[in-house]
Amino acid sequence: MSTGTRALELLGLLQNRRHWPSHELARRLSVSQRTLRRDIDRLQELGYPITATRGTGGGYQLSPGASLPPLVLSEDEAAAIVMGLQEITSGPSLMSADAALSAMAKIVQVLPVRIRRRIDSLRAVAVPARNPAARVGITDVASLTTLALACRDTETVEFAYRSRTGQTAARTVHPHHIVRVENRLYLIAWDLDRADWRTFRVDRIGDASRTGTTFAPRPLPADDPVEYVRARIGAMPARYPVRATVGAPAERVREEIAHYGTVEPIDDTSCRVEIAADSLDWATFCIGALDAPVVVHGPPEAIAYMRAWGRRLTAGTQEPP
Amino acid sequence: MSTGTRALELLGLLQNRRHWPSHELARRLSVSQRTLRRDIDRLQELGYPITATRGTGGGYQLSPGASLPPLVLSEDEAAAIVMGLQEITSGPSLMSADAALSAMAKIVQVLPVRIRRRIDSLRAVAVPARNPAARVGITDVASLTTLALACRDTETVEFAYRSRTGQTAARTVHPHHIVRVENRLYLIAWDLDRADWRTFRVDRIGDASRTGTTFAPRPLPADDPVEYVRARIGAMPARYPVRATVGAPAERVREEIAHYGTVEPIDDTSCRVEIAADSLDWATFCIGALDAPVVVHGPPEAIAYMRAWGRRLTAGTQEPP
DNA sequence: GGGCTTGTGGCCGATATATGTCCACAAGTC
DNA sequence: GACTTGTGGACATATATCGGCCACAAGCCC
Repeated sequence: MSTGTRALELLGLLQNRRHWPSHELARRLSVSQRTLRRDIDRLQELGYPITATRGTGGGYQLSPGASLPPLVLSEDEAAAIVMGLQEITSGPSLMSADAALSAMAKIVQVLPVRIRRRIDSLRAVAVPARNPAARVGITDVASLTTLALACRDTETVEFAYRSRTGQTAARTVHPHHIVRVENRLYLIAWDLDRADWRTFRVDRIGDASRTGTTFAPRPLPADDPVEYVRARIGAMPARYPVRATVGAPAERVREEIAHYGTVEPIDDTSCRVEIAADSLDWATFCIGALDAPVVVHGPPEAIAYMRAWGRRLTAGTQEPP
Repeated sequence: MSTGTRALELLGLLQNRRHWPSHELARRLSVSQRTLRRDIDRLQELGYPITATRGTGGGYQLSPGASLPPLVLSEDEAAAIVMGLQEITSGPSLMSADAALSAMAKIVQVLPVRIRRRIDSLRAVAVPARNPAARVGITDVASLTTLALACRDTETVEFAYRSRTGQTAARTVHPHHIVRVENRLYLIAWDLDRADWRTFRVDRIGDASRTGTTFAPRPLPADDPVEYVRARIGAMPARYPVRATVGAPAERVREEIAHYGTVEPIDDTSCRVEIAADSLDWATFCIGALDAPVVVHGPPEAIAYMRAWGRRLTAGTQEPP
């Protein structure tokens, strides 16, 4: 074993347990304690914050430092990380999607097929997302990471895109950026067939595959990718733009609704809210959980849906005789 | 720069971009191309799947391999990973909590304070979890990882525990295991003051801190930690054990309820459900979203709460004049 | 095929590094 | 004070590293 691998091995050991006596480490690495000391010295010179304690029960330990060392992960841990990042990109997280995507790209790129398959199978049997927020924007990891890698490497990709009308068509694009807008991921790309910029909802993309050919990145016709996507999708109406008047102070309502909709005060005790929802269940939950008198103005299907909820709940909650 | 750091640096570069021409890598590492070749050789001997392409547009690239190499992450990426893992441990994920926790422990252990603070602040301004599923089992990352690290290192910990009645008391324990049961994390530990085994809900633990003293692990009085926790908490009743009769086939209802409750068929068109909920909003959502006639039997506060929802929704959804 | 680019790998010699052993010492615990 | 455990200097020896040089192989473009 060379010195380089030994350093990595040592790092892995130090990451797996907090406390290591010197003789134990030396034994595991099959070197003398003197050499181990020198290895530790080297790591410390590289900035790794390894502290040592002397005396009975002494030993070495890795503590938080100034920079982030390379992580030596087990397969299970890697799988867990990918699952977690997937959750972040498709959930209502405040974390930047950029960081999550680049981390996922790094991991997936070197992930053995075996583990990748395990992740896929975990997703396949995943619970059907009872919770309406998480139901938004579910994507398969494979396509998502393919797109992320292709963006990073300026590589042409092909995929199948399900349009709003439900038709599926093959697309070949130069991917430019993936951004999250309103809890949903969008791919900004130059569509080769249409010879123009397009935005694609990532959760409607399937079977993404890299072609292997790279391209020279083209400047985006906007300064901020997020603003670009917003402008593009702003034209399209939300599926259920629920409008309602709530008999509660705007401040309190805004706290509850958070960033799922807009709140405008009418007076001190009432306000107008608008929630752009894709699921009527979700919209109903938002309205119902407000715990304040409310009047829903539209759209009609949302009114009908909520009325049905109301009827069911009222009918089902008579006091037992 | 020594050869060891250069190997790490090279690894980082290869993880950050797919394609690297040899001269570019050599320039970045400030070595000759000949030396770079030898470095690549070394990495390949260590099992890294670096492939090279010759000819115009050739270069080196890192591809998926048989084992997982150490990951060189940026600070943003590390923060994203921790957030994602946090999501996994406290959400309705199928991923094993064990792997997520050990990964989190590894990362957090070496995480510079600066990044740790950023994660904390992100959590602080996080949306107040409008979605009821995610609201279950929220924990602060600091306490959770402290416990995970203490379990790993068999180190005594102290923390403040809020009991079911709302009182907070200081505890000193020998942590043994963290398990997830029904979307909630539990710490199994030997309570030093009570001199007996106890299970603690991790989301009720605050201000966890390691004492620095280690202990000899004690065998758990059960074979399977998960079963042990189940047996312990099985005795305690849920906060709101909502019972209801639903006018829909048991199969369909079970699909909707998933694993949030139990479903027992009565006949082909109706069934009895029981949902153990801690939040009345969540219980109401489960019942309301069923889209079937329902009769709620109890508990009384749940009935009252749902009736209020029903009234609000009915009153607020009259057709506009 | 010819010219071009780019990676491969062998060889050499000067230099730097790694390693083990021995030892005196420092800083903790009991 | 005895014991444990990490620290670091010295030294001799074996081995690795590095750059430069060169012939070659494999891909691309004309």
